[in-house]
Amino acid sequence: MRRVHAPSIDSRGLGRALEQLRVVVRAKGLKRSGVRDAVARAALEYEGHFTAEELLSVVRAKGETEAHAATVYRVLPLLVEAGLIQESLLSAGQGQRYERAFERGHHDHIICTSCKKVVEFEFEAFEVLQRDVSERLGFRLTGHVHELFGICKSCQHTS
Amino acid sequence: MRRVHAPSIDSRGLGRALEQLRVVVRAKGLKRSGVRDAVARAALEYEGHFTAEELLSVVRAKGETEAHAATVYRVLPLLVEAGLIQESLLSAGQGQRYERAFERGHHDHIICTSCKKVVEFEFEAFEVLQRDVSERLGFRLTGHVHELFGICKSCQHTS
DNA sequence: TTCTTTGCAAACCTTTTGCAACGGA
DNA sequence: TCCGTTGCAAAAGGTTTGCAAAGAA
Repeated sequence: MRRVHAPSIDSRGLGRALEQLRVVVRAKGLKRSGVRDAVARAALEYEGHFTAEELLSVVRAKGETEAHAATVYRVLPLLVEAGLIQESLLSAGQGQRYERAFERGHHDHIICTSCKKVVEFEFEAFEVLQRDVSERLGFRLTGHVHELFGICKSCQHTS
Repeated sequence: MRRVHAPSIDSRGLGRALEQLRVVVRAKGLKRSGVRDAVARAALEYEGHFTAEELLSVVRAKGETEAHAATVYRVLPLLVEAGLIQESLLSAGQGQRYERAFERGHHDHIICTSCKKVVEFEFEAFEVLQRDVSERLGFRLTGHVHELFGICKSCQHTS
């Protein structure tokens, strides 16, 4: 088991990610767009987990573009398809959340239900068991949601 | 690892469940209500996973009461608190789903993304590892969401 | 009588969609 | 030019809330 942290993406990585997006866009017969790239950049640079609304705020705050909510909602699925981001924190309620997936390893989450802190970890044993279970039940495994809930150390001491 | 099935609740179990609800209701200084009991009964007898909307249909179909959607939405959290049902299938999208929890063991789910079939299983190894992870990260574990996605055997052969 | 519960309608919140104007290739 | 993208407003879908009437204790 290894605790992991989302490293900030550097401009090199940003370039690679946008290139990857461009490839997908081209492959789908779509056209490039400045607004979409701005949304993609904001998503890639976002530290942590974000909703469409939160992403919209930072896009606007950066002031490069005047993206609208509908556009963000239209762009997000494409960014997922291109592998730049992934859906995350399914259980957080009110609003689908995303996090960067580009050049990040797979990980699960444990969330403090008191202070909402999220800690990410990698644990190969889970993946092994998941494959094992799936096979035994006759499924070809394609994905999973795995989130733990608890009370973090500082909240235990506070209460 | 053991595949498990939700057994139908019998009238004995139903009685115990409603009694448990009554205790919680009393403890919270609330009053008993026929509509709430009807919703609880329908939830307990529901085979499988249901949304508020689906539960409402069967309550109406049984014709005992003319429950309204708002009432169902108001009753569901209480049934969760009383341990009669639990939230489930977080990832199913459009509409929170629930399943009976009363007198059922803990289990996880694997869902066929093609035909939507849900298989339930118990695997103590997951629980052990989850406690292990939590402890090492300084959390007191209180719950988890664990859903696997894949393609079931018959969908593999069909496609 | 005193609260809780319910029906009902309206409000809410997130997400989707239709359409005309805009913008790449 | 051709077609994808965007802004905008309206709609949609699930859930919540305010309020008066009905129902327990």
